[in-house]
Amino acid sequence: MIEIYMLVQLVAIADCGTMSKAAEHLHLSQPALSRTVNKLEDMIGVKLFERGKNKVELNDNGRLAVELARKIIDDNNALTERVRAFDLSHRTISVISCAPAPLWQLVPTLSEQFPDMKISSEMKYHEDFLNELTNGSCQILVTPFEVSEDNIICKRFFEEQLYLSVPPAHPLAGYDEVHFSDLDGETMLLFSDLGFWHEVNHKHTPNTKYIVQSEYDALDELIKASALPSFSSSVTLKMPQHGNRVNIPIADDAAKATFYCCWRKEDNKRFKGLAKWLDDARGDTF
Amino acid sequence: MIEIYMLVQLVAIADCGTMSKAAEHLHLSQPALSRTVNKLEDMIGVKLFERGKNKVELNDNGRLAVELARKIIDDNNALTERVRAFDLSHRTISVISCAPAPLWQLVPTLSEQFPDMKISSEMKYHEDFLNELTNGSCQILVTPFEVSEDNIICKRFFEEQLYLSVPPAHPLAGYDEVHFSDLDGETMLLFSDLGFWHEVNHKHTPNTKYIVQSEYDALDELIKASALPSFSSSVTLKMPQHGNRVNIPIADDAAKATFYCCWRKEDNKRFKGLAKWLDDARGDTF
DNA sequence: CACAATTACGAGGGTCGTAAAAATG
DNA sequence: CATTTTTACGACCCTCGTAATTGTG
Repeated sequence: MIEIYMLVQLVAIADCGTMSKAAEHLHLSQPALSRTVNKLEDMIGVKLFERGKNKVELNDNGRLAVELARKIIDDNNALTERVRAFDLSHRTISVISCAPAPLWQLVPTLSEQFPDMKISSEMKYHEDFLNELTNGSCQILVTPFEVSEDNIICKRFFEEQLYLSVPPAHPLAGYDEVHFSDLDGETMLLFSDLGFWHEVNHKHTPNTKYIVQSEYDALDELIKASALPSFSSSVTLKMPQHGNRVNIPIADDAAKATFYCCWRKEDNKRFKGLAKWLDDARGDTF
Repeated sequence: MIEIYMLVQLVAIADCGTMSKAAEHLHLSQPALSRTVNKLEDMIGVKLFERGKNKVELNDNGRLAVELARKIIDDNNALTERVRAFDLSHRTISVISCAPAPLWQLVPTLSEQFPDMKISSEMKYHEDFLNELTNGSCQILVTPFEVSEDNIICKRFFEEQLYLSVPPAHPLAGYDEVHFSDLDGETMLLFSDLGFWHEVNHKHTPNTKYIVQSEYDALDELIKASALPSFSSSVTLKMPQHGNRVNIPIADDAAKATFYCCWRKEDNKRFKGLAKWLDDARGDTF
């Protein structure tokens, strides 16, 4: 029987050019390689190398064998990876959300409903967003728009309203509401991973300078310490507040988003509990 | 490192259903199998079986692993076969001829010109005949027609004339020539592997009964012993004759064939000697 | 009690490394 | 003489088989 370790040694010789180099590369002695090669030739019944007294070189047979061996080795390594990935995918629920706020509620709920599953969440938003769900990159997708496709279940999650957050001394602090146009050109503090909101801001306040901070705690400190305006939302306002800030709703339509929770129809049975939670909790959660 | 023998054992369990059956099938003990499976699971880091105290059964991970393993094992076996075949094809010149007579001269000549090559010859004739050459089934093809294609070299070989061979007492024995129409409906002795001539006969004497014999020596005996007519040709007439027979040329055009020797243009250099032999020997050989 | 899988232990095969030999540029 | 491959020999790892154990139908 030809074993994998033989093919690995064969390929190493092909890659390194000489047996000595290959032996070093494999942390093996030359004799070991030499024997393996001879054994391979015996088993296949065909010479794989042209032998000079002082050198060996692959012949046509050998080159073919190396080519085939590479594929077998790759497939063999892929077996481990694929089985692991398959297993993981059956023990993991992947969530992709267009914005951070939905994850704050959704991830804990999923952890509770699926105690022996790992919940993996990711935040991103792009043109081909829906594809993340259909191509299997995630089991649950949170979108800022309603989805009506045959194979996808889509349930309304909640609405988030964007606020401007400023110190009391700020010129805009007295207003009852503001517009994106009031903010364009300002310098603002911004959390880097806003996903969907990131695009909204760029579209409506193209001239605003953002001081982006990816560490949430550091951003918190910055907001407390500086007089620069920042964003908050109907969701963050219900969480423990930091500092002394005035929060003013942004009146534009674009500052209000409705999030939807989507999954594939084939997972409907699995997420029956989640569907119920979405129906029930819609009103009182936020 | 996952080795082939492990995958073989895994697949055997999947095929046989239980470890005991698999062990028997592999001429191995159950403990050996049990250990290999545990080792595989350790290395992959994933459970492959659902374990009852008294039984093991593949789970989803296991089924995937088995599927991948099968392919690896197949590829691994194929490596040996493919390298052997590749090597053989480089040490063999395959000739396919539409009729037997060309091989009688061609094969010895090739053996002489390529002393360390194995000459393999086959006789067949069908619609897609030329394809045998272009698809690599052979390096040399003998056709009953001239070939003029860009990638194929075609050289005239020789002409063969078909004769009717009858005992002196036969009604046709006195004729200077006969036609296929004279033979239609007769019962004749025939060598089974006539290739191209077989089709010619069937076309022009559809009502003739043939007593087909595939052993050449046996046919020889039959011809000597019986009074039935048989075929001979300009080629066989130059070989030692058997029995006391009258040979009468068949006058139809179809009873005369010109053979051509063809090979791929890329082999032209290789067969330079053969080309010269065909040019030189054309006149005197037959 | 028959059957299936696992655990324990000793035997044997095979691969490995070290050392030495042979051959080349 | 350095470099490279091959051969020889002994050590060790690892797989295997036998036998005993556990658990089930």
